[in-house]
Amino acid sequence: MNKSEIGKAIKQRRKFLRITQKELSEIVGLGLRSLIDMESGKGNSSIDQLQKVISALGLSITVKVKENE
Amino acid sequence: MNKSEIGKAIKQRRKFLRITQKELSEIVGLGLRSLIDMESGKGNSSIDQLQKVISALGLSITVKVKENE
DNA sequence: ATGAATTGTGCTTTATATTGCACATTTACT
DNA sequence: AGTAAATGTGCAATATAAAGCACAATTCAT
Repeated sequence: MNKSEIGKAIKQRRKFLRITQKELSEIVGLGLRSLIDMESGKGNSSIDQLQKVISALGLSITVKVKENE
Repeated sequence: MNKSEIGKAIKQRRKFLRITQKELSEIVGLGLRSLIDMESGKGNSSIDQLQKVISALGLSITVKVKENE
């Protein structure tokens, strides 16, 4: 998954949980602006930021050896 | 996986491929210092940095709904 | 259709990552 | 053990992300 796809996964999950960006940004303690950029794949957020959002949404991040496609 | 575990995965993979940190940093176009911090889980690198390293090592990053543990 | 909430953008300031350097420590080879 | 390569750390300069603001655009309910 690339940055943009990660953003989409976050957005999708957030919507599934029926949380607004503003709510999530407050829960996570992250600027609304940064969250918007993260979801749209525009910014270049830090791992810490990403982790906060991901864990708040009940998601997890995994690094593994790439499968052959 | 948290930041530190991701770093370990990177380090493990790099060693498996018998590449030095310096070599990898040059391949990826990333400062040696940053790579060291990334592997040891000390820094707080950006997604772009992380992605570069990960893809150079034939790894991939995935975000998915967290399993029940 | 319209009004309100939500999402998104340009700009600026502030906070923080990135980098290189010089040196310390650890690892690996003979 | 001795030496060279590899890995790691403190510090300073530079590059870039984070945040808030004001406003625009879109989405959503009534």
